[in-house]
Amino acid sequence: MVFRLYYLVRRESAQLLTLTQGSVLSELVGRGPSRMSRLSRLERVRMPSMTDVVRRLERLGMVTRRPDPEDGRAVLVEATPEGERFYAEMIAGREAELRARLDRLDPAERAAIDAALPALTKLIADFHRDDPAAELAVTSEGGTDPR
Amino acid sequence: MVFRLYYLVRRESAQLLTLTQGSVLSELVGRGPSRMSRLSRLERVRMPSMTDVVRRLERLGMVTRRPDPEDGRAVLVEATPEGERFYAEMIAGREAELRARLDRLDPAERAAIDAALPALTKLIADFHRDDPAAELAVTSEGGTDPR
DNA sequence: TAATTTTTGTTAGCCTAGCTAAGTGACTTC
DNA sequence: GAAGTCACTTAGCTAGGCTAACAAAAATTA
Repeated sequence: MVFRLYYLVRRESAQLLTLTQGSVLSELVGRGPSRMSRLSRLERVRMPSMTDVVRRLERLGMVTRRPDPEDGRAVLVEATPEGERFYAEMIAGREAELRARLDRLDPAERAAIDAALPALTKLIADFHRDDPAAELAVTSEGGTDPR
Repeated sequence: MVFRLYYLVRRESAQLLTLTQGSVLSELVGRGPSRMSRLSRLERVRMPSMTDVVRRLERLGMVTRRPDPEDGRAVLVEATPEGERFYAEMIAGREAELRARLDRLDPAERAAIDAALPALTKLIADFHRDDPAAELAVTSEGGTDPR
């Protein structure tokens, strides 16, 4: 079921950025500049894969890359103003979409979903607990944050 | 949130088949032989993409392809016995994994998730309603079917 | 201090999942 | 029976993953 919902929400919104790109941009917008290694850990992807993702985001003008002044090996990736603007719009679109769907449910059904959110969040946290790269944000999502 | 849960369940199980392959195999095991066109509609993918997916499943021995006796243009794809066996194991693995996680929640939390399932199912159906290829199985999932 | 090892990235080369455009052959329809 | 439509496949593109191999900087250790 989760698989289906994932598929569907994804298909409706976010047609311009892929899921991975969106996720990386989200991190950069929400938490500021980050190294490649951190991004790849967060996304659970190897560094070469992240190199490509960042290269594409850079080409789209969403992100810039500069050397880390504190460590000559490292690279700092940062969202551009365009990246921030775009991200805000993307989230707003997704949110609107999902909210419209939710509005078509009965109040009781919405209440049931809302009531299940803490448990679902905990379930997610449980998955993360097993994870070596445990830094991850289980983004606080009360209400019905569509992320 | 849905995105996260998707990511995580997927990462844990189903390492041998990709998501799309699993989904196609699921359809073939559950409903019997199918034409390419139907599979591509179900997966919401263009036919050329499905051609590739089936080719790979075929190479893995999960599936066979034969001409449709009723229509010389069409192709019937069918799960092999190996495909069926493999699928059963995959589902069992996923189910076990998710069930183990669920067991770590409080009874009240499990109850909340269970109570939300009908509403979530309806939400999914609502997404599908907009869809031109509406044939889709909103697989009946009482209890906690991990699909 | 110098030599060695570890860390951070990148490049190269491979696979899978999508797509569009352009074919081919088999049914339908007029 | 000619024209059109339908079910696929092939070719060629983009994106997201991977491993292996390498370069350069930083950290260790001799």
